[in-house]
Amino acid sequence: MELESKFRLTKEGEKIFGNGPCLLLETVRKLGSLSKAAKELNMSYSKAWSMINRSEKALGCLLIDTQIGGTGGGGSNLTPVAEYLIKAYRDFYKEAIYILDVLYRKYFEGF
Amino acid sequence: MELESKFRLTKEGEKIFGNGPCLLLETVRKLGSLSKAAKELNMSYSKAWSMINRSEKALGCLLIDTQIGGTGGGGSNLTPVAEYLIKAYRDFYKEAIYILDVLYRKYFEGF
DNA sequence: CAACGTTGTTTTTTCATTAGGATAACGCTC
DNA sequence: GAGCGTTATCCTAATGAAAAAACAACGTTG
Repeated sequence: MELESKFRLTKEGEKIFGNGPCLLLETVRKLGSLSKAAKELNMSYSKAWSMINRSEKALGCLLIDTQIGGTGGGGSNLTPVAEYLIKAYRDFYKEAIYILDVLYRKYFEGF
Repeated sequence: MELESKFRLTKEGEKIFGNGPCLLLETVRKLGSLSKAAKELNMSYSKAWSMINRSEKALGCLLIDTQIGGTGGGGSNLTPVAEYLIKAYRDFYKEAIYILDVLYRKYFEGF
């Protein structure tokens, strides 16, 4: 038996940030492009775009800095806010997973 | 900004137990009937039944002890396994929520 | 100035999960 | 044996998410 845990930051019920957007942003940082990141993660561009867009709307500030046209057609890079959020979420996540595993063993060891 | 957390016990990907089944079982214990519990929670009987059934299948043992027919048409009562699971889950949940709130403030206080 | 690959956006279609409705079986009570 | 309320089960409908398609706008490159 295993424990599955999910976390999500919200603002008045609106989704702001979670595992999906975090992974997507990290891939954007690696590839410098939202469309390439979507391909890498096997999701449609429109889904990737709407994930970022929704987070930005709920958050009230930009997560990616985009360029349309130009060399290579354009691209996307992370804003400082996005970098901050990713780091905070990853640190939080790592610690949370560790503690929850301890709790899980404490309460469900026998099962 | 708030943190939303969800937990679920699984076995090889199959859902075993979580917030929904736990609340449903607690309501069954209170009312002595699965159909009454479903009404109290505003869900259809078939949904309530399938929730329990799926958990039992994944778990490999019974969670409710049912009687069909007889006085009042029958009814359902919790098995010792169900009682054990409910208590373990509630204790786990309470402690997990507390710790996660501490972590949340630690990492996202500024936001 | 044409080509290219990207972003931005809308619309349509597909798909999976969930919710609900209908019905049979059951056993006690009257 | 009829009536009742429950459990058990199946089948259909509704909801919502995901995917896909389509197209305009953009700016550098050659």
